[in-house]
Amino acid sequence: MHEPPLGLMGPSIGMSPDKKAGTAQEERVARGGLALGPVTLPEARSAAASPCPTSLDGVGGANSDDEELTNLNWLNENLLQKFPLGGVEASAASGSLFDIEGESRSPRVLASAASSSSVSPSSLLLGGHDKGKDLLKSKPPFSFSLLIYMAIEQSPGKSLPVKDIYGWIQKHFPYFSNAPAGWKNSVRHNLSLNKCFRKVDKSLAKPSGKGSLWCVDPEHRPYLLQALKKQHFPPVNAFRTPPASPPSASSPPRHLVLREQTCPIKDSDIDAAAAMMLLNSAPELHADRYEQDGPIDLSCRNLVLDSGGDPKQDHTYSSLPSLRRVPRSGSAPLPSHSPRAHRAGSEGFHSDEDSEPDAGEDGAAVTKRVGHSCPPRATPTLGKRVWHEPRVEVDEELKEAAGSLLHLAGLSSEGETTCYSAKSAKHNRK
DNA sequence: CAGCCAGTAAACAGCT
DNA sequence: GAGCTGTTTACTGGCT
Repeated sequence: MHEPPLGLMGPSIGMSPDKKAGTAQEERVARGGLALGPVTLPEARSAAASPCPTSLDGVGGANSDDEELTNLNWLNENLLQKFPLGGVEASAASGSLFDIEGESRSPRVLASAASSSSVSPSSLLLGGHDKGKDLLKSKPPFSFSLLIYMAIEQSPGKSLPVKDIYGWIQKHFPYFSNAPAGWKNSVRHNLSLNKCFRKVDKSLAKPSGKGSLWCVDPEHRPYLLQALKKQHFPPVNAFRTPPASPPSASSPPRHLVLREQTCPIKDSDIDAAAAMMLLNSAPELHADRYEQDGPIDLSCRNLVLDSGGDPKQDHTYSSLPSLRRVPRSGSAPLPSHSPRAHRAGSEGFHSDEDSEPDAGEDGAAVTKRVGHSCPPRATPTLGKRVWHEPRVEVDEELKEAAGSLLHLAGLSSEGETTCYSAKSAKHNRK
């Protein structure tokens, strides 16, 4: 029996099966292999070839090789740099991946800018400059898990104490600066509950002071990455006409609003491309982003959703409801210790199932499996139920995403654009 | 309607 | 003792 993957969060009914106080970490040790207990510093335990794992490493998971890097580098070199995409490039220059304060440019807009020289970036701003200020108060469309992941991954040592995680989030998502303190509780809650995050062995991390360092479990990094990659990034236009008030039961679901946006470019293109932009630029262009000042530039993919409310009044600190749906439609809900998630996880992401033919499997089924992001805690060394890292799949997705970017940029990229096709569309269309 | 998921609040214990 | 950190439980709301 393997330990099934667990959902990212969610209520944990009953004692956490994996993180019982005082035993969870030890249990992790017992898993052996990739399963690390009170983990050592990532640098210490990472493969020698990758002393400082990056997000890109995560694409391939613990077994990542240079292929993904190559792909991403290729993307960066051949597309992003050839086609200055405004936000991306500007952000790179300023050391900011996102810039909430800046004008939001969605990938779609960026693509338009890239493919149309007659369109100046400044004309592509989202709703003018006033919007930009409003965006300061907007909720980032990331789950706390992804925020934490980004914070940790963008830290020099790939590990951060909670306090610095707070700081990073606040720094890059000013929304949280004005938000009630409850979001910190959520962060801690996530750190504790989410298997993707682990405490670094205190002896190696922080001999003195409060708290521990937290790092991303390399075993789960691919899934966090996948969640990030598959995060549904709404088209820019969707936020030009947001409901005046926060989403409510009476207002149409956000995702329905988004779908109404007419654009020849599929949202799936946007999602993949935006994710690629993020993933590609994050670790390499901004290796020390945590040190950077200023908010994250959400521009490259319009990450900021206008909550239309004051954070202090709006206690839903994070993802909008519509984006919550993302995991089910392809993004990776991350493991948690919720028994319910436990059950759900047991349904999903079994490598065996991945390999077994499933005649009735549709896209939803596929994405559902992928969505259950975290692998079972099967230890490869034990070989009982080997978790096949989704490396190949991710690799293909990356290629597709690259093709999508080319597609967005108006390039004809036979192989890639051909590769991008029903699969990614199916993948993203739920 | 049930189930799942993410977010939030709160209680509690341990540590500095 | 205060404050922070980490864990756990419970609940809510949105979505499928």
